[in-house]
Amino acid sequence: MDEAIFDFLSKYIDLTKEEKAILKEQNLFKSFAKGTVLLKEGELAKECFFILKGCMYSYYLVDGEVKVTEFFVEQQPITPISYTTKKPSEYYLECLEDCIIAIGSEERTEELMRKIPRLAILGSCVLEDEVVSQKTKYDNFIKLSPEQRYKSLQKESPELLNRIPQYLIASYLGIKPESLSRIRKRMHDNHNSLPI
Amino acid sequence: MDEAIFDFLSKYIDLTKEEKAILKEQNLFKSFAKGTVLLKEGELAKECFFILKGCMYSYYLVDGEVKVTEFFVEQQPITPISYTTKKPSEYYLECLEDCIIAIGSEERTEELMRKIPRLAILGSCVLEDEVVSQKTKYDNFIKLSPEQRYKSLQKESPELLNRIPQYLIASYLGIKPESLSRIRKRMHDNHNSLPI
DNA sequence: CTTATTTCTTAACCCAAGTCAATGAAAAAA
DNA sequence: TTTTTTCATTGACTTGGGTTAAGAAATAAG
Repeated sequence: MDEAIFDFLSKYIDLTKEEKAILKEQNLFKSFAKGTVLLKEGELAKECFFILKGCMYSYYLVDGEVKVTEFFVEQQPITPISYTTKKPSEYYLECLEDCIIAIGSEERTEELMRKIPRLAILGSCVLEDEVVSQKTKYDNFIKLSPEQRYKSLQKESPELLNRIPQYLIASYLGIKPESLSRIRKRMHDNHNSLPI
Repeated sequence: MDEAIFDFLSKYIDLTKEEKAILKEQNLFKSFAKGTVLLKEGELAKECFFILKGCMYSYYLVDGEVKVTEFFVEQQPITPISYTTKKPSEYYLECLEDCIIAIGSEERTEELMRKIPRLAILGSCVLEDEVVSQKTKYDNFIKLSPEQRYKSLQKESPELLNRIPQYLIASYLGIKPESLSRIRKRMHDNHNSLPI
């Protein structure tokens, strides 16, 4: 099961058995129950994460209202902005399901870099991917209407729709749960009434 | 004037006079007239840019409609996604004013790295900043209504409002020019009618 | 200065999302 | 199982942005 992390790393670098062994003894795997908040607004993030099993989401609390910005599932690394900037986090990070997560810290990363210097290149590769996916996400949001965003999500990540409550999906799409219900209804209705 | 590029670099690294000299003879500065398109949809970006003077913007053409995603002004580096992914660009990059721009390419970067190896660290620093600012931008878009986004822009980058036509600002905010006019009117009206 | 062209504003009307409230369905807890 | 809580849907109504079209204001061109 914890092979998941090697599957992920193999996208960027080929590791020897010895190196994998080092990683295994180094990395800390932890379990968290659904609902656990791993990062709160105002807190300084001293850890970054990699999801082995389960699902998480990030959200802002704006006037008491949840604004979801991202869902994370298996094989995804999560580097909170706060971890990078060393400033207090403005958003929350919470488990949507029971999770098994690999936790990284500055000290542990430093130690790893000493033991496996080749890992250094990995950083900028992951960063680069992050920039591309983040910008793509923004651009799609700009380009599409809420209904188009829902259809796009349905097409690109249907598994998320079966895994995540609709009111959080709605928030992620930038609308209210009631509006998402109506969009779904519209889609059904129109689909059934194409010909006579 | 071309000191601007050193001002920018000094945020990340201290360069010696010799190194600056190398950069100066290496870097290609070019002038472009307002309206020049530096990158088109479908094209492969073989260059990245740094604005010394002037202003540019990136936009998608969706069903013939311009969807602005970003404005760039002096001291800003521009790395098109296409340059990173080596896939055809999905958006345009165009000069909003007459511009003077430093142009980078893979070959030139490689050559520079050979001459000034220290520059390597710069890459991941710029990338990191890019991730943070991109994610912040997305999150703000999610959190705010069009009216709030306009107020935020007014507060954070008032200079843009005096420099960029309102119909492009509107597009950037995710609304139509008519709506931005109404928002501005609403703001005036309400502002004047607070007390009796 | 005058004429074109581009940009901005206004108005009337439409429609999709927001709001509020009620109900139904499903999941979790007792 | 029953109860409770959470989540999803629906309806009536409001609101804010989209659309269309016209005219005003600002810039550029002649």
